[in-house]
Amino acid sequence: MSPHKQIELQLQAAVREVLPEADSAAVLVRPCPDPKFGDYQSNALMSLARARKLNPRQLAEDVLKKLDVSTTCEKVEIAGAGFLNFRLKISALNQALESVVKGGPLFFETASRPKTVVIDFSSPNVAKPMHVGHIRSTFLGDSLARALRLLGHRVITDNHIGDWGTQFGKLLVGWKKYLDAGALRKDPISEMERLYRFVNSAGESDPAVLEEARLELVKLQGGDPENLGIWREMIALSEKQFDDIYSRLGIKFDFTYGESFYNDRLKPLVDELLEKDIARESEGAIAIFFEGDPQLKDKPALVRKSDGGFNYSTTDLATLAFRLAEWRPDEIIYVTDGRQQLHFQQIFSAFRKWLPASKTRLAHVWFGAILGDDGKPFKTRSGDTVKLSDLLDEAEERTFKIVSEKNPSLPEPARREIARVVGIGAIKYADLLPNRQSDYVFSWDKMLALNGNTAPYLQYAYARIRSIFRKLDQPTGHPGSSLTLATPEEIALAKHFLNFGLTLDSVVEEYRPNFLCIFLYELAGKFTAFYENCPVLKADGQTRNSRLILCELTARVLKQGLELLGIEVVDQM
RNA sequence: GCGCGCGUAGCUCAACUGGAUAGAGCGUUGGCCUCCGGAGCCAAAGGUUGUGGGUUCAACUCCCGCCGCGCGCACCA
Repeated sequence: MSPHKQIELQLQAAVREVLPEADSAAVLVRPCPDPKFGDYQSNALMSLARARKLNPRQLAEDVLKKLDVSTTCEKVEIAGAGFLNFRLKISALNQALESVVKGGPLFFETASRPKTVVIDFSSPNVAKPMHVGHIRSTFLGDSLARALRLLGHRVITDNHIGDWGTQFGKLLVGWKKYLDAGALRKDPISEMERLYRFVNSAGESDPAVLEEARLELVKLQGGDPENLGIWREMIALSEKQFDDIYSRLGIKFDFTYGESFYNDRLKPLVDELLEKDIARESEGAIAIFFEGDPQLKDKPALVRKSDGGFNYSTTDLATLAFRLAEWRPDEIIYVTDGRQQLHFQQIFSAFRKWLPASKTRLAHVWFGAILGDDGKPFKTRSGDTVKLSDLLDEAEERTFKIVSEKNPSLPEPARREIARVVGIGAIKYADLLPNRQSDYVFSWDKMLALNGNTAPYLQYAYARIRSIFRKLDQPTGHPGSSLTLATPEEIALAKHFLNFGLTLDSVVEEYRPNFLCIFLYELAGKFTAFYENCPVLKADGQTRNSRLILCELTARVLKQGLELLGIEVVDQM
């Protein structure tokens, strides 16, 4: 159990001792949101007092008289309307930290009941460039996967790429009639994108082109060898792009079962839904209706179009069935943008109708739109979006210039490596920092900022710690485990460590890595305050030893936390 | 029209899910010692949380009505 949790439970038990018949909410002791009031607080006595028709401050005083928490806390204080504020004793804090130094878990606890969780994220389309619109799903999903894994869960990541669908009709027409082989060799994605756009706009003025595309699509779906061959080549070229990008981002998937993987499962699925009376014919299409649900009353989900083709809902239901059978997950998490909320409501409702006995929890983790400078959403179709590879290049280039200014003596390969880690880190952090449900205004400067609340600030704090350890004259190895916390900066830093586990729990529960960003930024801030006010190497004996331990713990938590955001650290920058 | 979501400092965003004096970054202004890395630190200015009611010890947070914005509403994914 994490030290924080342990203390929390101790204090709760102590309050419970005094109020044996109160309900569990009334004895709750929680970490205090603002350290200036204390480290833990009880704020439920006010409502308890009301229920018992007592004066809340009087009740608090009565509780206080009998309350004994002297082993862990200083004198408990009553404040405001009837808050109890607990302040941790330094000895208790020392003890909590020492247990970590001696090899205990890093202020968090792993799940007592590990879950199997499937995470569906990123999901780029074949034959299109990955652009900034993909980063939220990609970073969010990856970060959640990392956090869940650290907490002991079994995580399966599945990249549900768009490798099937009507766009291939147009792509096939383009490929057969207008392909520029040289351009394809040079930059396959751009050439395929060009082909798609060209045929798309030709189709706007000439219906014959659309008809042609439709026929090519029918041939592909019918298994025409030539079209299948072209289709496979397009996928292979796209996969190369995906691999490049994901490798730069340090992101790996356990599986990449694209939409096409489910092709031969679609017809049997619809047959089954019809047979079980879950879906029925409507206006020539096959649809699932949700009469009982006021929200989905007039919003049927189509699982077969009137022309006999299948669509998004069909594939998603087939995918769901496959995942249930293949991995028996406790939970499936879909990370997509907020515009798909209705779609996932339909899928989830259909799932409950179809497999009412299933215990699997489905979660749609959605995020806001990415907007341009004009405040309008990015257009994925008509272009003018920033390519992800260009964004990464720009980040590394800008960072390289700064590294070269600050640290000209380092050899170029080292500067390149630092620029890579810091540049990519800045992008990931900028993306993960805002609340995921807020819309997102894209700006180069914000994305690539290296000052303020950014990844480089955290990486810089880490690098400064490493620098201290490089300068340590005698490499005594482990600085020991004994702490003497004295200054306010030391104590504030030490107390903040305890919040790490709590933060990880909320990240996973709320699917919000930005909680971790906030925690890490505060950690780096508290470390910097400590660094400014408490000399480490110039201190003597036990003080120096104790401060070295704080440095080491800060470095470990920073590194671990950043790793959960998919961000690396460097020893020098 | 119906549904979902949003509205917080000049700008970009937080606020631990109902707690105490609403906090950061950017930008602006003014400081930082021969001292472990200045990608840093300290300080100042900046707010009727869109608006009007309600609920209660307590509301950015929950409920209702307006105003404004975004997204979604049957054969795209």
